Amino acid sequence: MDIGSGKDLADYHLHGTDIPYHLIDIHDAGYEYNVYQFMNDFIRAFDDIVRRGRQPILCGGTGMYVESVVKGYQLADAPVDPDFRHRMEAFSDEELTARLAGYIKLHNHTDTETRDRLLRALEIQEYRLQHPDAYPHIPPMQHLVVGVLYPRQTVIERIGLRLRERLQGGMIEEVKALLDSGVPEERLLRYGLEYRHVTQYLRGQCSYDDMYRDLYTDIRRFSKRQMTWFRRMERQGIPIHWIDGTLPFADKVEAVLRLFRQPDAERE
RNA sequence: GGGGAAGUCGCAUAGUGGCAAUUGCAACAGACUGUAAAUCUGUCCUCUUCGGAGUUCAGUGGUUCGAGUCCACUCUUCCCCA
Repeated sequence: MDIGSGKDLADYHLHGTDIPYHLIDIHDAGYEYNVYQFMNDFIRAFDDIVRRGRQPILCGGTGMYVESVVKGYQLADAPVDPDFRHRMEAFSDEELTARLAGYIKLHNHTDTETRDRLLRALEIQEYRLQHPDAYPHIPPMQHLVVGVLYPRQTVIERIGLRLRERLQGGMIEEVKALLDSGVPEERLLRYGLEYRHVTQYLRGQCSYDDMYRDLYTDIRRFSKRQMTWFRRMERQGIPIHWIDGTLPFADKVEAVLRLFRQPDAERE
């Protein structure tokens, strides 16, 4: 999953210097990952980097993955509990939803839409009750959150450019190879964006032009949702220092370094 | 040149006399601590003290208590025959 996931490995080699990176290629294609696992992987890498006296930089990822670290989500290491699931079989979705509502405030439908998700959400809550101390150790850290901001129109143009590059760069072939190697179709469909749309195209469910148009639209909407998330982070008290993306590369680097050198109090 | 069909809020679509006007997409705003590259919600002619108010359905005129809907002409687009 090199192209569709945007590994951008070439970016880790700059002016003759290799920039070390972590958490790329840590699982096989098709593996089902989640925020809890990410936090653990992040903490391991963070501790390792800090122990060696270096500066960790968390780059990219969705708003929620960044936030999980910055806010220090308290996620319990709740294992799948076959016994519990067996006992829950007797209850209807409505009863289970009511039960879940007794534990947490139901935010939207994502926890209650499918029985699988409902059971998992309950499983986690039951586990928390029994193991109130089962949270991962989150190391103390200070963070400086920096975002690169482009005008909306520029973002849209860049998305189109990147999409065309990926398609010409072998993305169709990449998805085909994944399917051929046995990664389940449902898995790819659930990854969303590139993997979802290209899989649908390869399965003959839409024309190439339809695939391109719908994928382009979905990426635009995704980028919009990311901005919604970042605005929410700021509203919740996490300042994001926005850098003008249209500046020359060196100026952007300088802007970040300037922020980094400033004491917290002097930053806006 | 002759015949036929059609022009509705960004695009596409409903609507045959009581409508600010259907639905989808896009757009915009928002929710979201365990699949999140996912999932879901709201707004979407203008103004609003959220009670309403004012302008709309290519254009002009007409019929009618009332017109997106009927009539006439004009403009534009598409199809068929030459």
